[in-house]
Amino acid sequence: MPEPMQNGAFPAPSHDHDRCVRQAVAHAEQVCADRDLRLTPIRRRVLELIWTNHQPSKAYDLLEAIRGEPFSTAPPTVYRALDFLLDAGLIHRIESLNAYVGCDARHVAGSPMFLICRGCDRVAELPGTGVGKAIGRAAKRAGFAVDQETVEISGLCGGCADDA
Amino acid sequence: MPEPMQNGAFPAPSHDHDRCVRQAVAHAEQVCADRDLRLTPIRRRVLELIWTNHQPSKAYDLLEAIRGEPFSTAPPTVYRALDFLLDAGLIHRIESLNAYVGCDARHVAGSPMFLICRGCDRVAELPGTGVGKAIGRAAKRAGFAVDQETVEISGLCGGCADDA
DNA sequence: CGGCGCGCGTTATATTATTACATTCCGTCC
DNA sequence: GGACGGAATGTAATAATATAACGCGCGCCG
Ligand SMILES: [Zn+2]
Ligand SMILES: [Zn+2]
Ligand SMILES: [Zn+2]
Ligand SMILES: [Zn+2]
Repeated sequence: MPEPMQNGAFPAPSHDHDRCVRQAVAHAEQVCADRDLRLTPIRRRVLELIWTNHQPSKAYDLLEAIRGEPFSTAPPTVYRALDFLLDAGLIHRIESLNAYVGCDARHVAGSPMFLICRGCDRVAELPGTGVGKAIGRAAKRAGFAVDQETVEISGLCGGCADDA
Repeated sequence: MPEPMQNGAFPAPSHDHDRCVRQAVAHAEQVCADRDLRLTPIRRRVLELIWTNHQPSKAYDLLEAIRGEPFSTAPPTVYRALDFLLDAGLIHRIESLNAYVGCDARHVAGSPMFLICRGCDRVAELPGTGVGKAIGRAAKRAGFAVDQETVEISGLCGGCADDA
């Protein structure tokens, strides 16, 4: 029988990843249509490249990846696409890695939290609900008004722990 | 009457900051003595510079600050001192700012969380206890073994909210 | 003394990101 | 259709952050 998804966080090695990509692009189309944003060829391509796998992509690797394609390969090209995708909520920046991952919308509403596996370098996005509440309480006690939460957890995913 | 500390998180503008610095340096001496680490002149100086205020310091600003002092002003000088201080747990790196703040040990044991005010640019370090528990629960559900937690919250501190 | 490890100096380079300005593309209005 | 204006892209240069590689000097220990 097929391997189950590992609790829905890190996808099993055998999962249908093309489906992840198709879904991500379809979702992006939808979002852009709804909000009157333009998913131009560069932007779509960068999104696809980011979704090549579940590992965070570095800006200059993306730049390298579009060599030979009919786009400029100067840094602003990719940084502009990244800015657009970030603004549109289609990707996230992982601050502790200076890298970018596709948003899989598991956080639904509210801030996401990220699990970063140092074994396989994959990142899983989780709803940060419980964590967000705890943050809210701590912030309130300190008289602090929260704008944005950055929660990035490093460790070992289930698969990599089994390997060890 | 003197202004009270704002809930112990962000120090009041009028607080005795020299005391913060003295305490931080004294604590560093203690830690290094206990653990047989060497708080060399450069390392001590960088720590002092970081404690100049409660705002995060950028590596190259520290480098600039030691111009005229009898230290090399090449990047490795300051990065090496930062690495040492990070390893010793005397400072923290704020990933979302590429900057460094003194550890005020409010987190006691366990991972700290940081409140970053976009008004005054100060950073407060809080015990991440409740947040850490919530993270632990979410991670466990996802079959993920936590190594390191990065929790950085942007927003407005009490003082800056009052000004607005 | 001789070797060893650590801290530091020095030079060069890698990596990540932005500024500034020119050009092109596209929808809107006349 | 043609003029306009704003958004998107191209291009060149540079800024900001961080690391690699190598050598020297000094204290420690055998
Ligand atoms: Zn997938
Ligand atoms: Zn893994
Ligand atoms: Zn202070
Ligand atoms: Zn403030």
